[in-house]
Amino acid sequence: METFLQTMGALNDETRIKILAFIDKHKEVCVCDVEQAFGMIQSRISRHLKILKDAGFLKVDRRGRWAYYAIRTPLDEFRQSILKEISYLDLKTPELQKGCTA
Amino acid sequence: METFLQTMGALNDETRIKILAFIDKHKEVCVCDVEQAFGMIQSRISRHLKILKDAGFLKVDRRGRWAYYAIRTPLDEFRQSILKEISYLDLKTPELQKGCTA
DNA sequence: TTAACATATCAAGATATCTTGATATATGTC
DNA sequence: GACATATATCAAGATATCTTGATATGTTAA
Repeated sequence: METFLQTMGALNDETRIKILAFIDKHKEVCVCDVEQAFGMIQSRISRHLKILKDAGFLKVDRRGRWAYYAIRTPLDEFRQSILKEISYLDLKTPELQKGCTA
Repeated sequence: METFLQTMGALNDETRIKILAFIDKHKEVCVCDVEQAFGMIQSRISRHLKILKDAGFLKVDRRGRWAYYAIRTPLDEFRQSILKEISYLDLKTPELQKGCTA
């Protein structure tokens, strides 16, 4: 129950759903990519990414000073079905601009 | 997006998940059945049932002074997969006692 | 029509979540 | 080492949701 509730809680926010769709589309992005694309401040993005990670949707890979987020693999069937449902929403996700110093 | 968010919002509550599992198991129950089984006051149960109905999980059938709630049919694939996931949680649902005057 | 029951809705306080701005940590560069 | 960049975390106010108790609506029975 705890896990299920956490999963639902993670999805109960418009920004997080858009971030999920964005990462699903671009495969791997760092925090500042999301920050730039969505025009939101860093702490806000960082928090949402953490919630999505803790809910089992994302994994992080820290390389250098960057933290790269991607869809967790393997992803269980239920979360896959949720991502599929989100893809059906056909959201207009913002452009990826690689805004970090890189 | 609006609909998806509403669906997630409906599932982001422990009581509602248990009520969903309860109705899924007993097929059709009236408000006072849920009230008695869960030991919660009427207004609280009524509110949760409305949220689950508005989110597309339940249907109501008013007969006499009772309102009978059941899983909506037909239920789309996504909501079906959610019900399946909830069934996997193997929740201990309370007994149905037919507490109303009936 | 009066009374009792079943349900829905509303207002208000309690609780949780979200956003922002400030600060902490960690890495890389000069 | 000193500084800049990338990210994480925290505190506080803003916002949303949940719970309760009171009240409204609708149905049945006396």
